[in-house]
Amino acid sequence: MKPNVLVLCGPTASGKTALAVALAQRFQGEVVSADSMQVYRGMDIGTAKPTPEEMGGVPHHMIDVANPEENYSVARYVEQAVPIVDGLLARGRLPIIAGGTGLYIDNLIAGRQFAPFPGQDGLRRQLQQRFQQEGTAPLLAQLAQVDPESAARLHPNDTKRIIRALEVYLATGRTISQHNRDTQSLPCRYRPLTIALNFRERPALWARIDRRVDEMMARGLEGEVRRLLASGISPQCTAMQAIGYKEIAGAIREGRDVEEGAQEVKLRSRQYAKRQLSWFRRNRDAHWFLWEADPDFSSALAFSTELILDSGLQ
RNA sequence: GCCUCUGUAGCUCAGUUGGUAGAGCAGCGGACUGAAAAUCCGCGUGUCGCUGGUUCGAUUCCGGCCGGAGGCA
Repeated sequence: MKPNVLVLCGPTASGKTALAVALAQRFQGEVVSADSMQVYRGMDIGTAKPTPEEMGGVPHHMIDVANPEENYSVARYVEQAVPIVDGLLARGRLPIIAGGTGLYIDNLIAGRQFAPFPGQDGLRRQLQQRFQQEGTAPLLAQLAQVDPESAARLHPNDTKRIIRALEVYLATGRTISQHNRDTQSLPCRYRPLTIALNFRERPALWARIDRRVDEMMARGLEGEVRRLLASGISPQCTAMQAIGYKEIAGAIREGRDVEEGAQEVKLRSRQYAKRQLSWFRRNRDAHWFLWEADPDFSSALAFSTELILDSGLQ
């Protein structure tokens, strides 16, 4: 079966944006961003959102689709992005799913349903309170009663996932393991051709990251963070966990030099890039393009073009 | 020039009463299904400055040299 969507992934600062635009122009495509932080409005500099000039006239979707105080999620992403990708296919446009959030990419490709989320009933808050007071042990013990499979799989320190597993059971009466098994057995919604970007040598990626953080500071990241803080956003919000925002906000709050915050941003970005790579490397079908220290854009474009033509994706 | 302190992992440092060494951070690898830029797990990566001496054995003790910091001149 020929692929019907292009996926462009890779760690932060690996050059996804520019390549996505060039390929969209060449193959009548549109970009569907797969980035958990670019969804938030008003967070432009720190999330390295493409500027109108960088977009080069190519439509970009799934950017600026939520306010920072909303808590976005994978489920909502899939719900919103599926109709967009379907629409592009119906209009004969090439969907280019480009971004660094592996969880979002995989679930969009699968078109996967998520277990119901206990909305406003405060279940998660209750569980979190129990964790605060008693630690994870009782939660894990309770999980072992109702969902021994998950309890065995999860590490005792993995509080977030323990709470989530318990939450799914208490809210639906079904275990998250069973739910996952059911949805994972369904066929994927799309057939991807996946191109993954990275630098051949890790230090070259670090240099790219450092340079980009310097540029963000020069373009006014501090002002962007101050505007967010002035809007009264809670530090608890998902948006405020974004790298670049939490460190600068921390420096401001503690009265430290923002330049110190910028150094932290570089460090956290490096660590994030490593986690992204560990996610993307798991995909055995990805075609990797490795930049040299001095990136040659035209050879990346040629590499991608050939893959697209060979695969019959258009 | 003399005196004192100092040199151990990428960085900051501990330690070995002589039996080739370990913490934090950094780094590397992995997991991940409604927080994912989140969360979690695993892994020391080393001519103990160099060179002689003493010793069965020296990173440890002694001498010399080299580098660093401070003091006296």
